Amino acid sequence: MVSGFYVTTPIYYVNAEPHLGHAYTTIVGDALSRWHRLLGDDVMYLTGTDEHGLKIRQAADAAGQTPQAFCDTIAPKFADAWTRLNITNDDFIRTTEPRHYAAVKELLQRCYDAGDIELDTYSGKYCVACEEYFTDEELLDGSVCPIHKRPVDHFEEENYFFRLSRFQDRLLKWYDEHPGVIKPEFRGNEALGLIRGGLRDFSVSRTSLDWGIPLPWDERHVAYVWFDALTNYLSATGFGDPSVDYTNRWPVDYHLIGKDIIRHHCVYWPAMLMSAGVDLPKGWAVGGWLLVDGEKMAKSTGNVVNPLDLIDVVGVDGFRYYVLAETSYGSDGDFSFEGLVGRYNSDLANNLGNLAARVATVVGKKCGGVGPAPRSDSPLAEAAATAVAGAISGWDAVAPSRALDATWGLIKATNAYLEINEPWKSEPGAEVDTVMGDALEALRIITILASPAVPQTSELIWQRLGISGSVTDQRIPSDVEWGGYTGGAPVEKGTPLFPRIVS
RNA sequence: GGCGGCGUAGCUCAGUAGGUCAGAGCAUCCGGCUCAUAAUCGGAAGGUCAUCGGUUCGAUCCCGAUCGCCGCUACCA
Repeated sequence: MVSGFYVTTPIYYVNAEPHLGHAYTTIVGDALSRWHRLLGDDVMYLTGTDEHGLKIRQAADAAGQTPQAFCDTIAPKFADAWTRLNITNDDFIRTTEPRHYAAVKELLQRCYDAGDIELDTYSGKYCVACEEYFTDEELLDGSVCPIHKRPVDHFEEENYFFRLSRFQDRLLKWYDEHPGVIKPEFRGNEALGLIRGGLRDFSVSRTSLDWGIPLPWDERHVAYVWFDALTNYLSATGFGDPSVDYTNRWPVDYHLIGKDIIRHHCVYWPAMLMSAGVDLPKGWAVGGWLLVDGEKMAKSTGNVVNPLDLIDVVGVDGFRYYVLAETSYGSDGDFSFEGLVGRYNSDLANNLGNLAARVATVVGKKCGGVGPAPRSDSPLAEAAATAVAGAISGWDAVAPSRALDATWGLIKATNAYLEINEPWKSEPGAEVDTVMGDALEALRIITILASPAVPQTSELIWQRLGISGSVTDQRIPSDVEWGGYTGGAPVEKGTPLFPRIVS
């Protein structure tokens, strides 16, 4: 039986264009999805855009457009960026789509019917110029808008509130019964800390806003951010559509999120689902931030990195490999141009690319250009098994850097194996054939294991090895067992896969 | 203020119910090789595992204190 695997990224707010942070999470999700396809899972990888709210309304007004027209110009920039980064999302959800409206209304109605959404008064300090509420901490001297430097007004607004406060015990009990659902573990502890610290009801609607989804029972209000944004994960499963069984996909296997949105995804969201009688997610994988030269990327510091600029330097696979291998998912990573080029040269050009080149050359010179079969008892077989095991456990833990490190271990072992045997010194014959057959088999396994990170290059190596089919048709573990390569096909050298970058 | 985390080779980081646990990669140096994208292979060097105490036969790993750094502290995706 084929098992399903459903993974999501946060939906990205369309008030800015795609940047490195978006790309980071999206690449991790893509690599994870590709890995699970290799495992034979029926994968659904979802990403999308968040298009409602005041800031979009304001940005649209400033651009002299309707909000919908404004979103229609930005959302494709995300979709296009993911295409260029070779992201294989199976769906792209936009919160302005009818299916999303249906899902949000369904979820809201369920929580309302359960008695967990009630009308109440939201009061707060409000800056008329910003059209925004502020907390005391955000204000200067407790009463002055930090942006406009003018006193704020005390405003009250009727809002519907979600009674999050009722869910503290239920959430704690659920997390207690489901250890390890949040990875890495220390992020799970942070979520528990947030819950233990006490939960306050939060408002789920606004009357002061019109760019949003109307509440099904009271159209004067539109849904405020949480019920709108978080629900996207259900929308894409068909939740809210009576003709579809959304449980074919739900519950989700992993929500990939940033550490800054733990509260919303690991506290609000499960409580909302509990209230609505919807199963809770099977897992969350929390990532850190990708800092830029040690600092948080921000417009104000002028260090916003556009990922699409980088692929001109190191290629799509070079960029993908870098963000996956260089950072330990869960902790903050540090992006630097030097690091990018360093990783590219050492791991891709010198190791993977060079190995493929030297193997192809020796096969050409000593084996007549046709790949010989490996031996079953090769010393490399054990290294291969170690790499496979390491890759499996790494991806299973949503730790791409560990999975890739294990994979690169086999590259290193193969290079060492060639040095020991020095096939280039021998005359053509059985001895050389054996060595090169082993190297080709190792390269075949490496190519499969590396393919979630460097899909384009993997496919190219696959073709040059002369193996039929495609890398994406391979299955783990059956196709990464030693001996799968039978030889007999021409091996093509081709141009360097990753030309060294000399600065 | 409260809660939590971090501080291990030049750099990025692993690590341990406390006893070959002092590790990896990159960078550096020496040597080999020359099939390969001046790539690769072997070796060396490099750390009192932040500081000071305590527990213990024994602590990088446990406890306390100190110094330094960083998150979160509730309606912003």
